Amino acid sequence: MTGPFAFLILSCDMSTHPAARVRFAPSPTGYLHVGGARTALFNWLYVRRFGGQFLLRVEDTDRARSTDESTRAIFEGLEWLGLGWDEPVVYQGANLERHRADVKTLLDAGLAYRDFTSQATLDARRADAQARGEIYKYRREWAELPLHEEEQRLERGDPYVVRFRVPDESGVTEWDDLVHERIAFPNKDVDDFVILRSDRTPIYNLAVVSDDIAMGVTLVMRGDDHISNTPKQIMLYGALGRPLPRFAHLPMIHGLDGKKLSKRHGATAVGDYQHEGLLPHAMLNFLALLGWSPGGDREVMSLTEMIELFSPEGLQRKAAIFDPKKLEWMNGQHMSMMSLSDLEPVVTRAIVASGLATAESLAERHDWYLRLVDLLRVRARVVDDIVRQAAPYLARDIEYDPEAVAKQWKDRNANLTLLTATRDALLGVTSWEATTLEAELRSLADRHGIGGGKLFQPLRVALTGLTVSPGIFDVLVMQGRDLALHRIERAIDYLSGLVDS
RNA sequence: GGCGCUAUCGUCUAGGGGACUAGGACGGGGCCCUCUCAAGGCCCAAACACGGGUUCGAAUCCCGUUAGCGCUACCA
Repeated sequence: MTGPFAFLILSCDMSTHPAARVRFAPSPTGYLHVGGARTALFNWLYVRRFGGQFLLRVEDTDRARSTDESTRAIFEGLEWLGLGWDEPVVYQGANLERHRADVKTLLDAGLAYRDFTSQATLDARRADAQARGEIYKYRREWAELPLHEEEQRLERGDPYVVRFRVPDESGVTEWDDLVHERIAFPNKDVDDFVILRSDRTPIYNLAVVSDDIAMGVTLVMRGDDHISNTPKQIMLYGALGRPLPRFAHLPMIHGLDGKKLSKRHGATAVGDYQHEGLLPHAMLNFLALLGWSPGGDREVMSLTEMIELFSPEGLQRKAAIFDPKKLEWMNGQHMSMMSLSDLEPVVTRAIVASGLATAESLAERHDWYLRLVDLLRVRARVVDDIVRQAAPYLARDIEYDPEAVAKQWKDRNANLTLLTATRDALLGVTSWEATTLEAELRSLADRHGIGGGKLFQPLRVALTGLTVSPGIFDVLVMQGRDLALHRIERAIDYLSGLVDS
């Protein structure tokens, strides 16, 4: 369809966007940061929602700071989150020859030039300008270096950098950002920036443009700390005669103090959260809400829902503060929302890692184990909470929490009497079910003229060693007759020992 | 300093000229439920940065101020 009607339809449907080739381009100088993960997520969501390819490029041109370990951490983080990339990873460092070729093209066309100014001279000029309260902007003055002298220096092998010549000094470089509206930079404010170092390796802006062109990237979605790089990159596209991609600049993530998120804010690596027992989908859900909203009151979403709802219109312009409390809450939501069969492997891995039980022993009592996980997940915010709570049901013996003992076993003789009576009552129970057990224990409390709590709390300590647990009858059922009676027996021994001494 | 970006409860946000007495969520406080802890339910406190315009009418549009953040490298 063509003509005015097609235009009308397109302009009315704000939720439709063209398919795009996007990329996530981290530099391997550390772990995968939550900010990076969120950038990756938005790129990934865009492609899942509107089509295209999500590419991964490792920006390792800064050889001094890049490490293989960091590259691995980035892969692991993305894989854990489930943000898979659609084509083989591109390593920027491997594209050195193309970068140099692009620089040469620019040089040959007179759109870039060699600059023999030493670092020391540059520093001095900057300091000078600063002292006068001015700003130093590098511009080649053609009179500064005659052509024959440049040739001489080249022959001599003098070190030089290649700078891009900012065109059209009186012009403006601007673009329509998907997140912001129009952003414009006067060209006069842009430095003649370096594109090739004196060691003949490319600088970020050149490498990015060269690679984005080679990879066919049509939408660049990245942090808004790159806004001031964008005019430079747009100029480079122009000089190379290539069509511009679209740009979307995402807001930063800050710590609780409003400053850029860093290590002193606590855990900022995706891996930290993985090891704390966070669920990847909860992490994704939380991150998505940091700088994006589907509109209305929607908050807790499955991955599928996030994909369906995603649209650049909901992207926020303002930096968001990372609130670990809400992340935990979100994780709790996902933990109770997800199916038991999806949660089970995650919990099992953590339990096995903790040494509490083996995978085989859990598999043997699969149904029982699922019921246990279901019972414990209600009061857990992270997977590790479940592991901690699971100990009284998996281990043969437990330790008594001193606080629990002090609080609930204060009156040793009374508790000894009570626990002995409880044991005897339970010994007579024929059907080990919650309702039967409840009836039995409540009538026991009645006979002693006390409320249920007075009986259940000391019993809870005997069974779990703790003051907190699921409902006492659930605990009895989950532990089973043998283990429960064993625990009570142990408690009686323990209390008797105290009385004797 | 220059350039750029941003501005709604403490935090994440809804809202896009009248539906606003500004909604939801986290966190906080209270109550209910209750054998403990959670979960759940109900309730409370809590915001349109400021000043000018435009308009019959502004949280919403424009300008300015202020504040915060980012960039200002032969880092990415």
